[in-house]
Formats: sequence, C-alpha cells, structure tokens
Amino acid sequence: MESAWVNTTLDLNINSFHHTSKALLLLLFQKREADGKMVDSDVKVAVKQEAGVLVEELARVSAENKKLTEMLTVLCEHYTSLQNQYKELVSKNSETEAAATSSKKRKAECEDYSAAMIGFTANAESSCSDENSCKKPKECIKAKVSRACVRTDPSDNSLIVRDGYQWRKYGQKVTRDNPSPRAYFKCSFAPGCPVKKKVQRSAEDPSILVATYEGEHNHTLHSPAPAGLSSANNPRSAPVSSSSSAPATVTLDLMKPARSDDVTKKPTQQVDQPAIQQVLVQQMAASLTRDPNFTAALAAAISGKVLDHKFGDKFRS
DNA sequence: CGTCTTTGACCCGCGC
DNA sequence: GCGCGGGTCAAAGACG
Repeated sequence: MESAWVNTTLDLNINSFHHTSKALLLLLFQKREADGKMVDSDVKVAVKQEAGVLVEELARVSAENKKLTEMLTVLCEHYTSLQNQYKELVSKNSETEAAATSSKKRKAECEDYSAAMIGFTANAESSCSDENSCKKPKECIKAKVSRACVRTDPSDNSLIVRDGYQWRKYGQKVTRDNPSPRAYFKCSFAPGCPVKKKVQRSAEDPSILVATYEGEHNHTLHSPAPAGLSSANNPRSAPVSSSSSAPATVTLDLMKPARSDDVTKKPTQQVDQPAIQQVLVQQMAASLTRDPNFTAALAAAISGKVLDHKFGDKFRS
C-alpha cells in the first residue's frame, strides 16, 4: 500500500461545461433568430431569463463541487496521516514481537518467524544454503508469515476468517497454551497454492480470532468480494497482509454491521477499491465532458426543455 | 455423488 | 530413549 494515493478530486469540469452550454444556448438563440420563425422579443427575453436561472444553477453546482473537492482533499490528508501512523505501529509491532518470540520454545518456529520478521524472501536459496542443516526440503522454504486479528462474536465457535480466498480445513488441534482449538487451513483456491492459515481464538480475548498466514498465494484473488464478513459460514475470506514479508498484525472488527458491498474490511485492499472507483469516476466524467456529442446532446436537451417550456406556455395562453 | 468438515491417528522435532 | 506438543494425514460422516 503505497502512499501514491490517487487524485481523488472529482473535477467534473463543470466550469467548462458551464461555458460550453452557455455558448450553445446563445448560438441556438442566434440561429432561431436568424430563421425568423417563432421568435419574438418576449420569447427571447423569457428564454434568456431561463438561461440565466440555469447559469445560476450551474454556478451553484460548481461551487458545491469546489466544496466537495476541498473536503476530499482534507480527507486525503487525514488518510495519509493515518497511513503513516499505521506504518509506524506495524513496524513497532514487528520489533516487539521479534523480541517476544526469541524466548519461544520451538527453535525452528523461532527461526522461521524471525526470518520472516526481517523480511527474507521465501526461498531455499536465501534461507537454507546448507543442505546438511535441512533434513526436509520443505523445511528449507521459509514461508512469509503474517498475522491478522479479527474481532468476532465470542458466541460464534466457527474458526472462520473470511478474506476472499477459499480455504480447506485439514486439521484442528487443542494447543497447550490456549484452551480454544486451533484450526488449520490450506488455500484451495488454486491447486498448487502453498498458503496455509492457522486460526485460533486469542487466549486473552475470546472475541478475537488470530489468523496466521504462511506463504504466498501463487494466484490472484479473483473471487467476488465477501458479501458480508460478519455473516455466517462463508469460507471465503480476505487477504490480510498475506503479501507482507513482516507479520503485520491487523485487527478487523467483524462485529460491525456489514454493508451489502462491504469490501472495507480488507486492510490492505480497502483503500484500493475506493481509489479505483474514484479513478473510474474521474475517467468517466472526463470522457463525458470531453465528448462533444455529450455536451451537444446535453445542450440540446436543456435548450429543448427551455424552449418547450416557453413555447408550451405561449401556445397554451 | 462429489465436496467439504470432522477427528483420531500418526509423524516429527525438541527437551529432558 | 522417551514423552510431549505441534502439525499433518486420511477415513468417515455430513451436506447440498
């Protein structure tokens, strides 16, 4: 998640549209006047008044757009500031957890974890060049490790963390240091995907599920986004910093009511999707305002409505 | 009937 | 060498 935040200003180019439509309306008046048909001075004045109202409306909308743009700018600044704070917290967490894990019993686990901590790439060359020190090839592969803390309903016993991928549960074990069982999952989204996930309730806070991801997905996430992360038994779940080389810990609050298009629970992707949407909106707006056919059609619709309204009034009277 | 989950058995590394 | 504990396997059952 880079700080290269896309420009979120929604410049709908209303000012240029404003001038274009005004010019088109004047052209229309001139044309009708030149035709000398159905245009008398009263109609002309009335149409010009209506045009003035429209111009005022456009000015108002333009001002509103300016305000919204300013609000978005402020929001982006806040976002950048929060992002920096988050990065600092993550780096601090990595340091403290590295210190904590140094006292763990399992040496292999410790090595694996610390290797991931300092950002080793998961390959045999970098972490195990000596064949004698590695009895099994698969132990030489230091998988990238990341962790995610997910807040769920404590009464919900399912150890399911939905993150967009499809997982197959292959084991469950009660560990010594935690009364709640630990569930083991493999990624079943792609046949050869090596990613594994362990999910266990936090011993301190049973409402928090701690998901530990190992390895990197060898496929893209092309599943539909989880419809509601807090709802029931959907095995799909979102990638939670799985691409990170450091075991960044992320807390997701699944207790909040899920929105129908809820993709915001994905800490690594939640900011990307609105960004993409905003880029799309920008592109669509730009392409529309650049399109002469669109502006002509809009001007015709506006002028048509104005003329219909005035002529209609005149014909009725 | 195919897929997924459950769960007991088994394997392996580590500490004593 | 033995026991312990974490991780994995695979048969059986559940489910759609």
